Amino acid sequence: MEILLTNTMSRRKEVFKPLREGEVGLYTCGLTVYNFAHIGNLRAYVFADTLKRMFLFNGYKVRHVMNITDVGHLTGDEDEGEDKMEAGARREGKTVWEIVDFYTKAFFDDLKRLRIILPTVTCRATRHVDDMIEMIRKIESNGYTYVAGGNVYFDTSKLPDYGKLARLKLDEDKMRSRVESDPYKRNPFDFVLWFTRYKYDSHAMQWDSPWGRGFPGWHIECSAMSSKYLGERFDIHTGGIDHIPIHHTNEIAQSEAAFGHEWVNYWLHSEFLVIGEGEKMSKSLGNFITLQTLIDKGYDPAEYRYYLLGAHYKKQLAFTLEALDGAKSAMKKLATKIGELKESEAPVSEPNSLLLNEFHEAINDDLNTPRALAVLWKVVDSEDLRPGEKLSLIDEFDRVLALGLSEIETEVIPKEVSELANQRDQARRDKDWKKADELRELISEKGYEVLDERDGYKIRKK
RNA sequence: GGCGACGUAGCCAAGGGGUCAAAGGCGGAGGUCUGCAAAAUCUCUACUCAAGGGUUCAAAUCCCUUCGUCGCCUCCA
Repeated sequence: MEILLTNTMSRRKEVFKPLREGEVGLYTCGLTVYNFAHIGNLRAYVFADTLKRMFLFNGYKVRHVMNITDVGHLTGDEDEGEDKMEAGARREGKTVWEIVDFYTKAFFDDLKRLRIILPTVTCRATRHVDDMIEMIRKIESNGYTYVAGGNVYFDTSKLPDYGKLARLKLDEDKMRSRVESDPYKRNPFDFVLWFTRYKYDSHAMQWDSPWGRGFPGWHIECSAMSSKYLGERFDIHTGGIDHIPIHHTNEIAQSEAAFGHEWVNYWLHSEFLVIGEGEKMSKSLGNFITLQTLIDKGYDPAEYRYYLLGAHYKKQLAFTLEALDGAKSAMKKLATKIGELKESEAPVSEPNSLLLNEFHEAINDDLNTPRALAVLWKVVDSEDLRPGEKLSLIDEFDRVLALGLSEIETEVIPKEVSELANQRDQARRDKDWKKADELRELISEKGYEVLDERDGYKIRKK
């Protein structure tokens, strides 16, 4: 079955064609680890994970590389601007390296809690400085750089199609009026490949290079590491939509200048999660919610994942607790129904091909997860399918959705609870309603609820 | 100032020239069931897709205008 993906380069859905039959090389722009990931960040990784799972579902072998940015990004505030790592370190009284380790671990914990399959290769920028230097040398020897005021700059004027991803219009300088221009730049779009001149004396992260002691520019890590692990040309590069005009534009410029040919075949970008009055959730704005915040409020990470899958990745999603509550209710209902299915029958070996196909088409159509969820509900509520048939379909769907549907088990009720329930059942037979209600209350205190049925009852964890 | 996206039921959200009297979820209403409660189940919940024009045999879907919301142009998912 065809796979359609919206390529930012063409702004269209394109039929996916891999460089190598049956294989996908996938690069995901990872996190800058100077603070916790917020749920907006996490959306990008759930998206990348869904993408990867879709390929696995289609039988592809996926080589997935993700970077961890642990160096070199400056805060935006000009007056107090400092390296984000350094700022984090000062804030918490730790070294930059401790900050990096701590938040990298926290990030991976979040990924795991969301059932995100970890990348084949995770690479840290600071461990690949040599690769970056090597790449800058290549760019330099190809004639795309100049040195000014101590820094090595990329000369965007040498690249005729600079800005093609973002469709930047380069003729008007005033377009960049908001940006404090660096007097050493020849062109406002030029960017630094290697810094030896920096504003902050105490910069802890420094390396020797052919251009002097310093640290790499903001974009080179992704170019250097992706080519190291995926080759100088690969299939897919993902990231947040904010990366299009600067980060990815510059990655493309560097890479194509270094390699002398096109670099990435498909660019996929996920839209933002916005908060409140449609305000962007951002670490620098300080209005962020972490996964842990949600867990503390009583939500399960799977519920957040369900919530995300309910919207297409290319659409802005306005986060509200009300909407998340909707996802929570839906997940609870799914868990109940699936638990009941498992009580009655085991999955059958061959899932219904018609419905499987419907699901398959939805996810292959540019990851239409909302439609995929609709198919899931269609299956769950179907009157024509046997429980085992439903379960086998659900197991298949969950390979992509990763909501933990396959792991739902029939509940084991503690003996004391089931004994109380038995007593209550007897009281009901005796029409001793008072005693029955008291017992229900007692069971409820132990965290279970009794649901009376036609001939019997059911106990369920609350 | 420049670039881009979006505006579909109470809420979240698919669809993106005819198969749409517009998926799905949440919520709500009513029925069945029932000692009570809950659960389950059934039915209902947009004659309409921000507004106004236009193109077309045909528009929620294309074009234009207006209004509104948001994002990017600075590190950012």
